[in-house]
Amino acid sequence: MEVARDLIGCVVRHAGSAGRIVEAEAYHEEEPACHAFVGLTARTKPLFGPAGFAYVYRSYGIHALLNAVTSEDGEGAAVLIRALEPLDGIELMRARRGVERLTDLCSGPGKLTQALDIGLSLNETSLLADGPIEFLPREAADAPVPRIVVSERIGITRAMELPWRFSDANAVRFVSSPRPPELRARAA
DNA sequence: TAAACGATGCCCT
DNA sequence: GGGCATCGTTTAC
Repeated sequence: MEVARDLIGCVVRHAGSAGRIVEAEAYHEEEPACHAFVGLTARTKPLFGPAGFAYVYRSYGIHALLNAVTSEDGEGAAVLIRALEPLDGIELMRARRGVERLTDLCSGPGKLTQALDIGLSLNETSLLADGPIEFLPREAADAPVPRIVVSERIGITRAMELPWRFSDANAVRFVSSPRPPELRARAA
């Protein structure tokens, strides 16, 4: 989950569009909200490593969700990318999403995959420069140091008490709903 | 082989 | 702010 914190501020680039990560959640096999909790299956195989690859799966039969695998020593672990601040290829994102508002383009895990045209075919591909999806470290992306807010994860029914959701308090506009309690009521 | 269950987003109030 | 569509994966019979 240190990786989830470090991923805030990184830039994700794919298919002519890019965004800065403003929200991410950590998942680990020892905790029941994680897909890897059930063990090694055809679906969860990518979660068990190696790290640095994508785990893309279908949620609710409709959406593709993007994870960065962070597995070490064969354990199942990953970070769910939940929201981006749009940077490049914004018109491309608008066309793919069918919406205009900047804050509606990538403010959710299913939204950002649609905006960046990330589909299930990219499962198990590399997230380094040699793969189709490219993750740029915060320093390389010359992004400002984010003010990170820690809260409970959302959209799950088990292990909800773990504080493994990380959001950038300086980019609240682009964080998905419901926002962390600490960030409600403010609009910057 | 069948049925239940989501790491969601959209549309309506 | 709340209800609902939708289908692959998992688990049970």
